[in-house]
Amino acid sequence: MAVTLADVAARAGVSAATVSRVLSGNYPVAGATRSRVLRAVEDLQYVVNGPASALAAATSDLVGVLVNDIADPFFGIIASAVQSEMGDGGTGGGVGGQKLAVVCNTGGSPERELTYLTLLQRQRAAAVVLSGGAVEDEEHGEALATRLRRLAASGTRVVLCGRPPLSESPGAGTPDAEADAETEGQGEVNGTGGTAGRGAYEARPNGNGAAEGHGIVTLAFDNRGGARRLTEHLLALGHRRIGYVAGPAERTTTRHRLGGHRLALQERFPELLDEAELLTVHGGEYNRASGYDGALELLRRAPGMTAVLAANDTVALGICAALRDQGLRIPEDISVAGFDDLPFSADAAPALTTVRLPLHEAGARAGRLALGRETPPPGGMATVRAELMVRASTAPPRQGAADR
Amino acid sequence: MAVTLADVAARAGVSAATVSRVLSGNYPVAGATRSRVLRAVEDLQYVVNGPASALAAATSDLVGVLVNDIADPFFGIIASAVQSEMGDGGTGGGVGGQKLAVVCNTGGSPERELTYLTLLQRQRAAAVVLSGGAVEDEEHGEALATRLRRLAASGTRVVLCGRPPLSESPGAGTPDAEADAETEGQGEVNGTGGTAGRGAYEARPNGNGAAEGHGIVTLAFDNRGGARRLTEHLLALGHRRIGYVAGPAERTTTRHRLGGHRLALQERFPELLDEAELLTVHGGEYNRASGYDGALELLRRAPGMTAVLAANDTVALGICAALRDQGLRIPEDISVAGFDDLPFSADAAPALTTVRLPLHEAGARAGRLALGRETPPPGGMATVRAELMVRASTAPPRQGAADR
DNA sequence: CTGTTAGCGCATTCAG
DNA sequence: CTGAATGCGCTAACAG
Repeated sequence: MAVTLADVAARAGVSAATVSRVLSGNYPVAGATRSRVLRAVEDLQYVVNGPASALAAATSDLVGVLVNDIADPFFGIIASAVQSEMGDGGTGGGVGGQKLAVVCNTGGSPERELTYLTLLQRQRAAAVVLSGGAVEDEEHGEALATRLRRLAASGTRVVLCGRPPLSESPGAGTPDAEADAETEGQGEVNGTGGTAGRGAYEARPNGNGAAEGHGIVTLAFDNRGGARRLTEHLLALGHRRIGYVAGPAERTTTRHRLGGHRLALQERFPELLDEAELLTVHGGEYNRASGYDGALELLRRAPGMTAVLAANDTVALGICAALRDQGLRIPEDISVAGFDDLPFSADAAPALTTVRLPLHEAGARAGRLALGRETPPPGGMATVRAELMVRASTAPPRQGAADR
Repeated sequence: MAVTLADVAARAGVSAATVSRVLSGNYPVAGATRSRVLRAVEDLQYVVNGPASALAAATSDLVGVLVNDIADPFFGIIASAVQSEMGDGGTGGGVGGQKLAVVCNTGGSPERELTYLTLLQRQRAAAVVLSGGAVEDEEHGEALATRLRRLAASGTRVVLCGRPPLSESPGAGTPDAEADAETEGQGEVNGTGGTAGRGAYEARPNGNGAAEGHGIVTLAFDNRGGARRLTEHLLALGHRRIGYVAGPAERTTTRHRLGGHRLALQERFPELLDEAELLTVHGGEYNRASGYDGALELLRRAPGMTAVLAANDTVALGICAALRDQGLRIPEDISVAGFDDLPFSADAAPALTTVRLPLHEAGARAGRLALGRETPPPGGMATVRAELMVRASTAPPRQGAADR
């Protein structure tokens, strides 16, 4: 049906091999021949057969990007950044060397995550980027780690972007012990997306050097540190009863952010820790509804609360809506803060205090790492810094409010 | 290197053909043999070689989804919906029949759009979904139409979601003439995402029946109608000087929305049309910055303006920010309205009046159409209805404000 | 129900 | 520099 290499060869009066060489470009071909072939290609509207090419060459130009929710700007930005690194950089007309970034929406489901990895392995993908927090299920963690290692072993580059290294999940020891270890993370990445090798990395001893040695690279987000700084900011303003609408349970991101919050409390006002449990609700998703419902629940539980932290900015917006509906003013009556610094946060009314994660930069770096265009950080892992963004949604509590 | 079908066959003591049959499942195989093969597959951790399979079967399980900006929730929601239709529906463990939806970010660039189509054609994609407004460039329109028709002719299903049918661009006649023709669109889709065949479609004579006959299906959004109703709402409130921050120039979406706005003016208050030009600024992108800058520019041009319409909700947020920064209250001093009804719009402060596009439903339908799981609407095209959502950001103008 | 036989379209040896 | 030959791993007829 479709036109093949042989057709082009016939029309150009050369052999199929020559056409192949002209098209791949990595082999000397006489100028005259080349242009004759090119014309034939043009005339026949020939398009390479990807599968055949991949089969013969045993390589593919697919790069898979797994995201938990493609409708969430958090992932959209990362995916977009990864993809922006795939092109051959120029307007060079040609499609050569072009990788095809394919983004796969797992919906946060472990099964779909595995399914997509299988699909990508089937396609012999050149690389796979897993983005966003991982599900903390012992069994799934094991299965995932196994599959990723197998992928890596078979030559597919694997990059973890915005999730902790593989070694954290299946390892022995209590989760909290591991968590504490990560707290120290001072590793930092400058967000400039500069050339390979630039930027200040801080290597950290990798929990499972052997495993990561397969070439699995991790770009972790400093969720814990960011959350800690955010809570410190609230404490410094004078808040003592701080509500927390957490993200989905059993997710590394949720645990780390909540952990950072608790850590700040513990360090500054250990006596607040007891009440922290009461002041924490677990929203189901990273959406406005869980923020809205969570805020209402918190209001019921602790009317004296003077500030609310959200799992992320989207949740924070839901919280704001609920508080407003209850007749509370932000930040006069109650402070609210988010996480991630998604684009809309700066424009919210009031502008949202939050923690900025350099999503684009991280995604771009993940893309370069996936293509092998940047040397991996020492130890195969770097932590991306989270920056506190103080805006208008947080202020000192009203006089006496903290005393109920 | 990797384990192949033959390896599995050897281990199971059967022929390669049998293994293939077991794996594809669409052929009778004895129960005992089947389980023996399955065990061998398990033991060897065999994963089908996608390219080889695609080559031999001359089909692929890739479905391409082209979006203008993956970081924009508008496209994220559509892509997510398309992808949600790809699975085999169940937790059936298997990966059989699973299609891989790959979303490709064109960034709104015609060249990248073409490049991705080539890449997808290379991969012999099973289907391609193009989402969002098209660039209105004669030459590109031609090239795009040609390539899409070729794709369709070669068996790849092509679905246009949220953009007008191919026939509109390359056709003869003035753009305005075509535009007017579309104004009448009463075609409507109920947004329930129901079973194939359900829902109320209204066929419209297709401008280019022959071309679309290749099987290119179009799901157009009623941008014009939505914009018209929105402007009518503002006029009914008493607004007469209505600013408009339009989207990127040379895009069908921009033209249609602006067209609907003008149409409403023309029908109700033709005398306002003269000033409309002055009250329109063209933002560069669908982002907060163009809204912010656009609003400032409008304020300079027409201080007496009592309402501002935005290219979409994101732009509207930028507009709100600018107006607030200028000390204007919304909606007391000035009304603002968006378009699309993205998730954050209902939670904005004040809640945004906008036009709701059933993005998820449309995307899901596009996905079903792409898989051939739903019969195309008559004429190969349906128009998705846009619904006016009146919320808190619009109100009657202040007394005397309209008189400058 | 199962094995055998041919290619699918291309990239790569290996000779010229 | 170019052509001929081989096989990538799998599916699809065909026979048994």
